[in-house]
Amino acid sequence: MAKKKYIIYTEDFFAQSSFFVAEHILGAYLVRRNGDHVIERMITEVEIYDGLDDRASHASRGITLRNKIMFGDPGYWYVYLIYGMYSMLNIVTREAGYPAALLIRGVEGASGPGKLTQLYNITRDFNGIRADLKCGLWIEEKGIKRTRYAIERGPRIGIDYAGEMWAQKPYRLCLRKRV
DNA sequence: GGAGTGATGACA
DNA sequence: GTCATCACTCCA
Repeated sequence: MAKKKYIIYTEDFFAQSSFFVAEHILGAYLVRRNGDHVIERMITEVEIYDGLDDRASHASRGITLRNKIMFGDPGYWYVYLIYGMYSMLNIVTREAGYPAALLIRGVEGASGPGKLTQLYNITRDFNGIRADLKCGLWIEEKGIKRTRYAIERGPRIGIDYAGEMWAQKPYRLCLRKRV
């Protein structure tokens, strides 16, 4: 019996449109390997931050020391601290020079980006690191039956400051089990 | 509804 | 250098 092949997503995949990538990593697995300790859970919620025009994105005010990772190569982790307490985990999308990233907000059994990074023990040490086996944190497609799920879209969370137009855009995607 | 928490970016 | 702000979570 042939061994099932899983795909580890890398640069070429993440270089595509943020919306395409977002739809595909829903249902894929966020995998953390730290020595013998492995945690892998299905990604269930992401938000899209795409381009200089997106007023909700850190990139909207141009490149800075913090957000420069978003302007860099796709398939790298962008991790920053918010409210002095919580690390936010993002994966960079689109080609270098175009600022875009997906905020990974939830996996199975952990809702909320702050709780997710606590569960996975993800700190800013991952900022600017390539998502691959070597760093111990990556995204893997395991071939779940996507027909069992539906993607729900809604406005992003906590970005009312961005103005009505951007705050209302349906850039938050959730994976829901079909009933 | 409101506090905790500290890095970041804007401005001087 | 100062200062307001923040892609959150928990407790009331």
